[in-house]
Amino acid sequence: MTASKKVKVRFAPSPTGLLHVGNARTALFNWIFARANGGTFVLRIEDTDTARSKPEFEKDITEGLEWLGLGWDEYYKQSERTDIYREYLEKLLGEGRIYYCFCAKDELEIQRQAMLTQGLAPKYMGTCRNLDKEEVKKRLDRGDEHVLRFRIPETKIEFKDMVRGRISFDTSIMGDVVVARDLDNPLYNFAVVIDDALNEITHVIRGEDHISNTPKQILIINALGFRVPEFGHLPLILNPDRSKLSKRFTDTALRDYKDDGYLAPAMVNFLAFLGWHPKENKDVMNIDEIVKEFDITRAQKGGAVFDIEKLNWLNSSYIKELDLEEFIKATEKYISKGWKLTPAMAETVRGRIEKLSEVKNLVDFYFELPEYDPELLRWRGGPLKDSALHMKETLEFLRSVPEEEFAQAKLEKELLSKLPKESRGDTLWPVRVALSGKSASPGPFEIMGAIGKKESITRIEEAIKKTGMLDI
RNA sequence: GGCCCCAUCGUCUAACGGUUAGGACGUGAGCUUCUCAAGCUUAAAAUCGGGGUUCGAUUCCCCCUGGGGUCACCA
Repeated sequence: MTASKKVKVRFAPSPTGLLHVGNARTALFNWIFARANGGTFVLRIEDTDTARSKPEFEKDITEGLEWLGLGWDEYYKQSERTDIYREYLEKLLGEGRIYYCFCAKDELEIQRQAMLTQGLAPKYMGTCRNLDKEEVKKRLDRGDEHVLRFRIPETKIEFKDMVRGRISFDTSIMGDVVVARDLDNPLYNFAVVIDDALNEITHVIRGEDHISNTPKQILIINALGFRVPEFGHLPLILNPDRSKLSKRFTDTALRDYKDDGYLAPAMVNFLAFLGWHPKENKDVMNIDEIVKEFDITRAQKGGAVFDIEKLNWLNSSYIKELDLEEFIKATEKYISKGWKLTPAMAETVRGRIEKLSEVKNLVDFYFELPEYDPELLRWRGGPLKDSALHMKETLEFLRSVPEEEFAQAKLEKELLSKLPKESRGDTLWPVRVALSGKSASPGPFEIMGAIGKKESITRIEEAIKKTGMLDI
């Protein structure tokens, strides 16, 4: 390896929609690459499309990156750099490498369709390629609609991709690319080149869908005498049917995952493993470990299906790692206003959810005992009377336990010792139902420990009343 | 359709040209068990097909097939 410039990468989203998980992964790989190589991470907002760019989307992007913990070292927007692009546009215009094109949009569309049906690669015919200066001036003065096109020379372009190796193109099949609407309105392929060069970006890491833009950009880079950066094209994230990830199958906005109660470290872990894998058989890694082992050369070439099941598993394992206070804080916004989880309550549900949003339906009974059918108290088809009896015995025991000793471990140890091992269910089932009002819930001892003596007794008394066998 | 890219269990993936092709998610079974989870054990599950090169190919080459991307006055 020769001594080279300090690594500098960028994430360049356009604020025309909510931050997409695919883009979030691109940002993540860039960030990791920068950290792994002691480099700089730049966030560049590509808002040259003024009609579609919206401030709220820009906000969504920065919030999403912050949530994931992907801080940036530099930040700028293309809309603030119009003068710079104009300067280079004029330079190339002066050199004749860019020219004015007055072709009508709908006319070009007709040509395009015609070529497509003929089985040809659609390509601009070059109608305006050689208009003489007088003609151009005349039409400009007249205010004719126009765009600026970059003259594509016929040549072979080859570049070395960090993840795919050599990729080559024959530029003769490409038509002259539109680089700007006018001097003050550059388009993507042009603005990218200027910014990457001026900002001294050393490595361009982006999605596979940009491979075909790369030769055009290299041509412009060459025309301007800039240095060609290294490229690394990441595989796409796919739907279960292996098409490009879309809303038809799953949420595509990072925000949706955040809102649904996925943890940022889980999301980072999951996204990093979509198209990349460390040498060892590791599945759960935090971002620092990933940075330590990251090698873009190991990135996968084929697309990766977004497997929500795996994300869920990963998320549940990260939730289990949360300490009780963190868990309570994290779940606050998912439960009703007046509800306040205690550490004991939190402990009973922390290991049972995959997403924080699921917590509400698991803890509700702590705050509002659900209406339930007395039949639910019946244990495996046995007499309801038995349930009532066992609950009554339990009640007597519970009353004997001093309030300050009323804790899960003690209750479990003492009550269990009173029950014959084979028939614990006779007691534990109805008691648990009485405490939770549900057919499925945390265990009775966990619940009693969480709600305390008084409430436990009240709920069991209530259940006995429901059976209508108060006097047993 | 042209061009470009890609191809290991259902999914994410591992395997200096020599492994019983490994792990994880999911699925099945079992254990545990008062329910639901969790946990533990375990099983089934893959090198797309065809040619080469080689003593030997998941690995290198070619072809086929399949999939994807892209061909905007979006990025």
